[in-house]
Amino acid sequence: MVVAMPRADAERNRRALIDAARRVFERDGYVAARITDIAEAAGVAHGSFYSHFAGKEEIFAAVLAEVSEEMLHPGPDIGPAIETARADDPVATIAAANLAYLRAYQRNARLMALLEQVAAVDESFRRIRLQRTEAFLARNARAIRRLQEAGLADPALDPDLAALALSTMVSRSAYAAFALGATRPVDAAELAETLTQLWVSGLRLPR
Amino acid sequence: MVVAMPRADAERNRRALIDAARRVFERDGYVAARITDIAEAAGVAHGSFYSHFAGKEEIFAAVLAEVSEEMLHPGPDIGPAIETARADDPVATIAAANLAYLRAYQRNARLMALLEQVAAVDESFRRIRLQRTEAFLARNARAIRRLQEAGLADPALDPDLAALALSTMVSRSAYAAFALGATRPVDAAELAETLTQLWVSGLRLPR
Amino acid sequence: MVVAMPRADAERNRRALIDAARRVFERDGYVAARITDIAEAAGVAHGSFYSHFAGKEEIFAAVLAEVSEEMLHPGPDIGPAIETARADDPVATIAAANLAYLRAYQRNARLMALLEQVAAVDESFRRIRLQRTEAFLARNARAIRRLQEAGLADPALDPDLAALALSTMVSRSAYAAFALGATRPVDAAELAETLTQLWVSGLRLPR
Amino acid sequence: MVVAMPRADAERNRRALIDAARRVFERDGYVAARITDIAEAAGVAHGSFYSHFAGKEEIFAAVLAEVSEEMLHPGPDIGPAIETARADDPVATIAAANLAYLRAYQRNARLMALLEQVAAVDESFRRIRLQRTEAFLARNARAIRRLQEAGLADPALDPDLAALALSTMVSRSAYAAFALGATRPVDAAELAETLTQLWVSGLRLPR
DNA sequence: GATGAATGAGTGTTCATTCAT
DNA sequence: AATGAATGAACACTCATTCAT
Repeated sequence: MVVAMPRADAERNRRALIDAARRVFERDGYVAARITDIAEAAGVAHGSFYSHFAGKEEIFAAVLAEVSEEMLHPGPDIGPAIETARADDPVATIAAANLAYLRAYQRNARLMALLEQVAAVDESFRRIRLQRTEAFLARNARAIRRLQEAGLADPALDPDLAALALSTMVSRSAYAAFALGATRPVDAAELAETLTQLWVSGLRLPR
Repeated sequence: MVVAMPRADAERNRRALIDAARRVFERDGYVAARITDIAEAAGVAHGSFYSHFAGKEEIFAAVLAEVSEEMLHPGPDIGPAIETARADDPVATIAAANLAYLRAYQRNARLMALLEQVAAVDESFRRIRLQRTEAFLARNARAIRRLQEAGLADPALDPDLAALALSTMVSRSAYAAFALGATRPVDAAELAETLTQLWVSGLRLPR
Repeated sequence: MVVAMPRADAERNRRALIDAARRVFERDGYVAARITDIAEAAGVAHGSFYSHFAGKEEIFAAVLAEVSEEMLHPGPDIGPAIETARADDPVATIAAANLAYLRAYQRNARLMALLEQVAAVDESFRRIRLQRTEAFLARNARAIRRLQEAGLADPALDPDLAALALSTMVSRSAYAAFALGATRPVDAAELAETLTQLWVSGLRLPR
Repeated sequence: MVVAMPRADAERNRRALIDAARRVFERDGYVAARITDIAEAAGVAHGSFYSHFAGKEEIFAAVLAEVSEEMLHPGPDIGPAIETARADDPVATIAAANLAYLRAYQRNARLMALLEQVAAVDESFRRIRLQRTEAFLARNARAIRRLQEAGLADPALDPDLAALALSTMVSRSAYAAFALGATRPVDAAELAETLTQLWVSGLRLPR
């Protein structure tokens, strides 16, 4: 009755499930998404889901694994550029990082909203994300400290807290502007410009 | 077997349910909380819940209604003070607003995490919150515009976007510091100090 | 807080409940009707219902007790007239009984539909009704037997079965015509005329 | 603990549910029947019911779909025979139709009582049944009209109303005799004989 | 008797997960 | 591995009935 399917389709089904999961998660949210929906959206029998994933958390993890690293940052990454070549123009570095972050955020707005939801709801994902966040913030903090040591940034600032504040400022502004359905659409370039000014003035960098 | 309770105590049961709901919500999260648990925690029969509330959303709304106005702000409120008497010292105003906000946030950290979760999960609550946020941001934006007109704040900044960025910076930093279980505990006063510096430098206010 | 109510209102509330019950039963049907609805429709507290009736069956019985005897007949009653004076004109007797029955049925169509529903659903009411029906049919059967003995009705007919058949013919036609929402409205006089013809021809009465 | 059943047996379970549903409906009545009971009677897990049917109405419809067409008629069907070959002996046709109807009714008495109950309780089923009834009555009315045109039946009768009256007479007599628990058992052949006499005399057909 | 909140048993329905084929 | 029916735990919600005031 049912035609046997060659083993080669295993990988194909796995892919279909991951793709479907991302679509369903973004459409319905993590909480409301049902395994059933994902399997159906993937054109796969319900039971086949479990040949590939143990449950919702696991397929969500698989979706995440496909997402570009940048999307998991809790803000723009100024670390590498500050530490290397372009350290001579930190303002440009910050401006570039902010703009890149906002553009990527806007492109993946639904995904970013999804990440927020899962973090709000799922303890273990929240913990993992928190660790990533702290590692990332440490990097930005190091960059700020470097700027202070170079006499470029306000030495009165606590670099850890400043990194936290400025990074969350960018990511949360992006969330408000792009993931929530703000009343008035926000222009990414303009927002990036404002955020950069606030970084630069906030750190008291020379222009 | 729960002893029947006289009619006059209706209000008492309502109270008990609201209190229990807040406890259960904060403990288990909005999504995982079950009506059954709330009723049980309130020492009330399962079915009695429905004498008072139509469902989880409704009792959550009742919990919110008991929360101080400040807790629903998406950031510190610098509007009133700037517009009135203390306009002569905006820095002090901002510092006071930030510190007050952070302290209140810290006190209600579990609740604030809960609000995040519900906003992430419940469409209608998210919409309501968005409206409040926008109204609030408009106020802070007006305050910034006033400072610009008084020649005190950087005229190059877009007041709406700056208000968005600086407000979310504070609230999200508070979230990261107090609602998420950060690895190292953050001192509210120190964080307030840093945030205030960033506001002041960011707006280029004279010290 | 609540003003004590004089005892005289007991009877008033009882009345209000019975009236409300009939309305609610006719509107929602016996099965779907809820005690709550009846009490509310009567403008009486839910709990007060039980000061007067033990439950739905009992208030339904009270509604029935207010209904005219005729409404509980399973067909037109030709017994009395045949047995007495007008025996000289059985056709006129039958015609009158049929028309009276149909008119009453039409006037109380909703109630009659209700009785059908309760009989279909409630065992004990069905039993009671069955007893009434059999007693009634015995009367009509006696009338038919009398007509046979007087040489007026077809002696080949079994009077019991004929009484059953002709009585149910009338009541069920009335049900189909008035209680169900027939596509085309039926005129009571015309239907009565046809039914009478079928009685008369069926019994082979002389015209 | 019920042993899992292989997929190929889906149809078997569906069958088991339908059979069980008919038994439970006939035993408890439509209103009192619970999904749980049906599943249990079918030897199937509670939740499996919903793999096959959306609810009580749907499985009732499935039960109906298995019932012979004749059971859904609101009376004996004299249409086809009158219109064709045996038109030369309408009395025999009517006698045969009545007897067949009564015998079938007696055999399915519990089911017929069930149909009455559902019609009394469920609006949508009632509507469907009403349409069937009207179509059926139109057929019998046409047969009567044909007999009138052939000079065989009383031309004074309204064929539509006569069809209504005579059809409901038969079906309602069957209901009273077989579905209700009449005090004295009724013999189907005798009842059929009486009903046929009433049809024949009522229509004034020549014997 | 009236009130109306409290009670809690009862039941339908959903959905993640299992498993025979 | 794929299939998809079967399973059964989990929960929300309703409403008849009770009872302290």
